[in-house]
Amino acid sequence: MAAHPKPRSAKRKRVDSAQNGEGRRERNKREKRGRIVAAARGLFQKQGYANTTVQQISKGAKIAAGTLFLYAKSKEDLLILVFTDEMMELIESAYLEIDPDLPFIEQVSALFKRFIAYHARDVDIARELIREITFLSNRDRASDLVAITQAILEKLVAFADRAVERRELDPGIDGAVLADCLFSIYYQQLQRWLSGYTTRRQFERNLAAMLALLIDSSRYRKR
Amino acid sequence: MAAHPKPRSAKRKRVDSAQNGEGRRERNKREKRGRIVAAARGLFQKQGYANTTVQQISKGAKIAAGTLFLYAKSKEDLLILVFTDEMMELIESAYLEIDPDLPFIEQVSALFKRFIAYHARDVDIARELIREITFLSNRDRASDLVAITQAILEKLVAFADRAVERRELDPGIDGAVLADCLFSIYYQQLQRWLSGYTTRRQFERNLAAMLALLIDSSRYRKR
DNA sequence: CCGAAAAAATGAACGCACTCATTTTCGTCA
DNA sequence: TGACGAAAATGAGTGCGTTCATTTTTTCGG
Repeated sequence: MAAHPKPRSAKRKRVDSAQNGEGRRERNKREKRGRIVAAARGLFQKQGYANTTVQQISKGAKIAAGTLFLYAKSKEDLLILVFTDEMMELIESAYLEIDPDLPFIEQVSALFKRFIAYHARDVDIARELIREITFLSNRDRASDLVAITQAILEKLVAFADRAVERRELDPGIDGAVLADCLFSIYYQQLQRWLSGYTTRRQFERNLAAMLALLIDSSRYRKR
Repeated sequence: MAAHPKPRSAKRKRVDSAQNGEGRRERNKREKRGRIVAAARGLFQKQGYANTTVQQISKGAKIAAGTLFLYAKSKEDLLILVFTDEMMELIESAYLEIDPDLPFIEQVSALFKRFIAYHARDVDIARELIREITFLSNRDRASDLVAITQAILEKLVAFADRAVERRELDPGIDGAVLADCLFSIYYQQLQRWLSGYTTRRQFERNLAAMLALLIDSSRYRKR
C-alpha cells in the first residue's frame, strides 16, 4: 500500500469517518442508543417496568427527556428497542443447542422450553414485552418483529423437514402450516401464563399435551 | 292472595325495595353503571378508544371523573365493563345458529367466522379489547374472562363430542385438548389480524389451513 | 476556514389518567 | 322522625408520558 503523510486535525476526522463509514452523527447516535438501552434495561429489571419513569431512564442515559423519544416512540416502544437483539440471539443459540437427532416433538419442546426459561427470569418484564410485541404500538418496528417470528418459524420448519426425511412425519403435511400451528399454540399459552391465568407448571403441562395431540396426529402413516 | 291495604309514602318505599330486593343504593349504582357503559361505548365507537378521555365519558354519564374509577379500575378496564356481556351473548347466539349436522371443521369455522365478523365491525376497538382481555390489568375481572374462554371451549368440545359420535373424529382424541388447540390457533391469528400483521383475508386463509391441518389429522381411523 | 442549512438535542409546558381528602347520600335503629 | 355510621360521590390536585418551539451540533460546499 502507498503510504500517505499523516493527515492533520480537521481533515483527519473526515477521512477516518469516511474509512469506517461512520460519521460523528452516526457514532453519537449509536452511543446514545446504547446508553438508553442500558439504562432502560437496568431500571426495568431493578424496579419493574411500571415503576420506572422515562425521566429516570433519560437521566440514567444522560440525555434530556425529549431526546429519548427520538429513539423510541413511546415508553412501550422502549421494550422493543431494549429486547429485540437479545431475542434474536436467543432464537439462534437455542436452535444450535438442540440435538438434531431427537424426535420431532422433543426438538420443538426443547426450543420452547428455552424461550420459557428466558421469560421466566423476569415474568413482569416478559409480560410487558410480549404484550407490546403482540399489539405493536410503533409500526416502524413491524419489520423487526416479523423477522423474529419468521426466525422462529424457520427453526420449526427445519425440524419438520428433518422429521419428514426421517419418516417421522407424514410427508403430506405442509411444514409451514404445521410450524404456524405449533407456534400459535405455544404463544397463546405463553400469554396465558404471563398474564397470570395459569401457573408455569400448568403452562408446561398444557403445552406438552397440545403439542402431543398435534404432532401425534401428523405422524407418518404407511400408505 | 290476601290483599293488604296499600301502604303509604316512606313506608311504601322500604317495602317495595325489600320486595324486589333492590334499595336506592343498588338501583343508583346499576343506573350509573348503565350510563357509564352507554357513554363509553358511544364515545369509543364515535371517536376511537385512544381519542376518548375519561373526562368525556364521565361527563357523558353525568358523573364526576373520580366516580368512574369506582366502577372501572382504569380506562382499559372500562373495555371489559363495556363488552363482557355482549361477548357472552355473542358466544351463545353464535353457537345456537350453527347447524349441528355440519361437518366438525365447518362448525368450528362457522363459530370463529361469527367472532371475526363481530370484531370486524370496529377493528380498533376490538384490538384494544382483545389486548386488555389477554393482558388483564384488573385481577377482579379474571373470573369473568375465564368464564368467556370457558364458554367458547365448551362449544368447541360440544362440536368435538358430536363429531366423535358421528365417527368423524378419532375417539382417542381428548376433546378438551383439541378445543384448546383450536382456540389457541384462532386467537393467535386474531391478534395478528387486529394488530395489523395480516389482513382479514390472510387471516381467514391461514386459519382455514391451520384448522384443516389439525382436524384432518384428528380424523376417524379404522382400527 | 466560514457560513448556511440540516439534523439532533433540549427541557419547559401540556394533556390526561388516576388519587384522595372532603362532602353528600343512604340505610338503620332508637 | 331524627341522628349516626357507612357507603358512595365529588372534583381539585398530582405525577407521568409525550410534545414542540427553541437551541446546539454536525455536515458540507465554496
